[in-house]
Amino acid sequence: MRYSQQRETIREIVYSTNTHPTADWIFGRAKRTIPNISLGTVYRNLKCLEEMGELRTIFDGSIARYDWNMDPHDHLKCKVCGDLFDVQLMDEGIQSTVRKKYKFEVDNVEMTIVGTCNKHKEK
Amino acid sequence: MRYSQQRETIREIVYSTNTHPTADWIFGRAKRTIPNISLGTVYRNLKCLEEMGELRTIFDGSIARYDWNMDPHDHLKCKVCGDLFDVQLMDEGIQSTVRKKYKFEVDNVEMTIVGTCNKHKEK
DNA sequence: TATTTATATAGTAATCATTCCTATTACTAT
DNA sequence: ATAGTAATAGGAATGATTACTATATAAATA
Repeated sequence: MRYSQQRETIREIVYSTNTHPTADWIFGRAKRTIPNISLGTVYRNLKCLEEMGELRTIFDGSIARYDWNMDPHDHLKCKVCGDLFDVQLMDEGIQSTVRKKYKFEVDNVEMTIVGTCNKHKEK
Repeated sequence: MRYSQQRETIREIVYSTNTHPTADWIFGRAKRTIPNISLGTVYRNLKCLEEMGELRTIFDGSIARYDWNMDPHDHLKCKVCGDLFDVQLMDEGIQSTVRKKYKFEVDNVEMTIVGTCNKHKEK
């Protein structure tokens, strides 16, 4: 894979935030540095970066978000503000339970917990 | 909400399978009974049925699938054949852990476990 | 350094799932 | 049966993502 300023810029943008940005948000940021970058370039490079193990795709409903945190972790999704927060809940038991009970080889567990974050406490 | 044959047909189709069908699959099936049903009607009624508590939407990557099983349960997704299987893993501990540790009110936990189902055992 | 070769890009068109719009149809209460 | 209203069919619009293609550029070579 050949170096490109575009890919490096996209990687830096994803790594600079913990907001799990969408392709469109990344596109908007990238234009500040490379004004004529195209959205197709953003998508293509996000896919490359995923294959390189530099980031992973998470789905928030039907739209893709990109996460630089490659450690096993889950997400809290606030139904009020829509924010996604990283959490470490990894229950090692799940993997072996699933293997034994359902004869299913686990690659990875994707868990999103939907609710209300502490910014929206009722008085 | 007024009765309609379309909504009833759609409900029966979702309830007749455990394949977690997509809107398009449901549309194809519904056409057998109501040849001139439209895709918009399928989507609108799936949303109605969800609001009525008759089914729920789950996301498989970026596409919506519909599930008549309203009991709390999770899904195993086979990366080989793409099938989604229902599983009961519900760990009651997650809810209280998340509430205490992250001050987050949990509404529901969406977990998909990706791996390989037992139809694809290597010899 | 200049030349070559191949890969990445910009820009645009195409695709796909889903939602929106509107004139028409059909339940249901009177 | 009729009026009133909610649901429908059909098609257009939207939004995210992917595909296409001529041009630009990284990097290997002379």
